[in-house]
Amino acid sequence: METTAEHILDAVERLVCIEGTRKLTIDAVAAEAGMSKGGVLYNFRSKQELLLGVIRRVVTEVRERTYALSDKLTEQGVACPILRASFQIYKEYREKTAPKALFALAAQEPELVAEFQDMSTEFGRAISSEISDPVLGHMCLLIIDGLYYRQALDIEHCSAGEIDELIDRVLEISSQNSRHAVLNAEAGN
Amino acid sequence: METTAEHILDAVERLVCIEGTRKLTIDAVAAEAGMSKGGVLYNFRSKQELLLGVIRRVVTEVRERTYALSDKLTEQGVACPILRASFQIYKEYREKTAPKALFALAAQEPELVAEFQDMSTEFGRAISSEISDPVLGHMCLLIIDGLYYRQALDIEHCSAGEIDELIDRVLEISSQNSRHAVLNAEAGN
DNA sequence: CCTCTAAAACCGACTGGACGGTACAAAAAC
DNA sequence: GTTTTTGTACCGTCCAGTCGGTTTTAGAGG
Repeated sequence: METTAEHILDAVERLVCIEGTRKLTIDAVAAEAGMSKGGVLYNFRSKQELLLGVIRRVVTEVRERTYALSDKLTEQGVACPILRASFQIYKEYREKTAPKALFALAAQEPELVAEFQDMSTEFGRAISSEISDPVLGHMCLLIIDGLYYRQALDIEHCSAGEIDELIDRVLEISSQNSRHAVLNAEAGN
Repeated sequence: METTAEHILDAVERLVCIEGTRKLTIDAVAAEAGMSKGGVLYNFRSKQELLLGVIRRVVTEVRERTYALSDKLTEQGVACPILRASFQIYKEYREKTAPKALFALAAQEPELVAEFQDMSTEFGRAISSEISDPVLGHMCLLIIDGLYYRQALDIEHCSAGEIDELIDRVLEISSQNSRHAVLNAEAGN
């Protein structure tokens, strides 16, 4: 059963995606959530707290799910587990409101961006570290960022099929250049 | 000599980059521009008009410069002129406030995003069309978007040198797969 | 099962300040 | 002297946050 707080956060995400951040008032959130302003402010002490709530929820969710999946892939001995996990998580959020809302809200002020800059740099380093060619690592990273970027700005989404194909190709290239593959190659010498 | 309107737009960009959109009031803009509220509102009829002004300026500037450069490269017979031009323009805007301000403002409401969605899809199609492999075309596109994304969100910028290296690599691969190259190869058969 | 009580959750009128926009005066430019 | 541009005081609206009140829930006692 979804908590009230989560129900409110959902409402915020929906509103932001449809109308942007300028019309995002507590009254509007309350109406969208089907409750009163008092109710919203009972669950979140201030508007700032509410916005932080939206961002933190997405960030922790993405973080946890990505690492969980990555761990599973590592156990299976697959190359580039974090890169694979990142792509997978992206696909799961592809039709959802969370990424767009995250971006729109973060743009409002530095304190909010800070909430997920860390995660981005963290994933960035992790992905780079599993690919031996640093340039290739960077490319993978930027491709993922690009995907989120286009989703956030509603720019011509390519079809799910095309994305799958693209991901496959990237993974194929990356796996050949993974640290793991390199070690194997060296062992073969 | 810079016009007053442009001077004001500069002030908006600066403010947005430092404090985000939430504290972006006409009073603040006036102070930053070193003039009074009346002066700002004389040049831009409303706040909305002001925000549109910022976005339109960047969009038209990027559009014109990209096409101009692309045309020049086409004359020189270089492969993938638009892709090259896009990278070049990105590099020129790399330390500037414009891209970040653009995204932050656009996130505020749909009407503002619309101002540059067209340009993005347009460039997207153009780049895709000059690369024979559609997946590769998409990848190039996403890499550029990713670069802007990271700049907009102040996420760990890789060094200029690293970016040059990355761009070179992408161009190398793309040029081999350009329509031009394909035609040459077919002619050789 | 019902009653009472207290806490938790929620409601909505109200307030105080901020902010967009207006009106008009003042100054500058031409 | 006329037009363009800028300054300033002001108005009306909007909106975050408060606060007293109401409903709902949970539990204890009978």
